Amino acid sequence: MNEKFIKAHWMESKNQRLAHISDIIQNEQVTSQEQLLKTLLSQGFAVTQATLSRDLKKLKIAKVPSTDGTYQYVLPNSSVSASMSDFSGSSNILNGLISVELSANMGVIKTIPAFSSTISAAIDSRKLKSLAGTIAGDDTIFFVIREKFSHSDVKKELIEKFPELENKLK
Amino acid sequence: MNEKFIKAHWMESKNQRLAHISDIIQNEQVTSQEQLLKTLLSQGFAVTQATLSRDLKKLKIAKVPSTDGTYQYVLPNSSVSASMSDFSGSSNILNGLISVELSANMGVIKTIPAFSSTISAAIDSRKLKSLAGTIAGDDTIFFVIREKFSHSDVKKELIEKFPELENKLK
DNA sequence: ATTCAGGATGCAAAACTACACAAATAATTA
DNA sequence: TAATTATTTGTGTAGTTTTGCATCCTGAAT
Repeated sequence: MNEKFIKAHWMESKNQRLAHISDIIQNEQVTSQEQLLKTLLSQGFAVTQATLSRDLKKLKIAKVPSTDGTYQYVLPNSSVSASMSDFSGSSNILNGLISVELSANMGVIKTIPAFSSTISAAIDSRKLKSLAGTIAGDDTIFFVIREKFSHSDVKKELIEKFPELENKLK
Repeated sequence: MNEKFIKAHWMESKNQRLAHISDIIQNEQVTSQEQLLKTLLSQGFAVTQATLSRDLKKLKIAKVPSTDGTYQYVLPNSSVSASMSDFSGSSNILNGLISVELSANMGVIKTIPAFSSTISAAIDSRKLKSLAGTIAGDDTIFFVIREKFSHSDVKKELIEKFPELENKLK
């Protein structure tokens, strides 16, 4: 076999490995290089942990403390947030609505940035009996629940007026 | 008799330490816990590496490979806080925050005029478990506390995520 | 062909970090 | 106040990651 093949084999092996590492980091909870090592070995990549350390360094993969009390490796630029892309083309404004949550006499609606006032206006226009009023920020709406109305009253009325947010109500 | 003094001493020591760690991480190139340890010791903080490991975990400070071939510790949401750091010469966004006060299921934050949305966004980005959402005016932020969370839960989480506002919390 | 340079990698040691445990302290409750 | 429970921390060490060095492979230059 000629040199090019052999070289190609190596290079490809390395690049495939780097690609797989990115994939794995993105799709699984990787908490240590040893764990990553096992996964890679089981996929047919013959490497050692030392190489992984170098690979992770090349890929700028960081080790961060996660909320569940463990450490995880994460890809750089992982601060990707849901944006308007996944809703463009839709005719329904409420698709910009992410979630609704009630707390005591208040409600909090999370929306895609810049959509809150539109959504807020839409809610106002329906004049819900259970709501005293709404106020919109950039990506958040607050509303005040009228005296004597319960959380389930509010949920019922919201779903009645806006069936499409059924599964966004906490 | 000295209990209060001792308590104050310890608590303050810890929160000051956390705040200093954030500052140091933000302003210097920290490449290891040992290095951070030396810096802190030289500033009069008596701690050990083990404590730093725990502090960094609490603060969600990550170890990332940097472009210059070294490893560095960086604050969470570094892209966000970095882009905001050139804001009015202040090294810390939260310097625009004047006070935080809780009432029932709501909280009110007073800020320097025009700083509220920036600060509000900073709080949102940290995704505090105890908060349902925030909304910003010009110099005031309201936030809604999630059901089942107490005032002390909120205070604890706020200080955990933003050690520097320790003394601004009523 | 030989030599030299550079990249990739394993090995093992060094460096570094996290954690179990125990002790001290603080907060809470009885 | 005493007892109980929770928090914080240092010590020692286990666990993890990084790195120096040797080696192998390849490509380029001599």
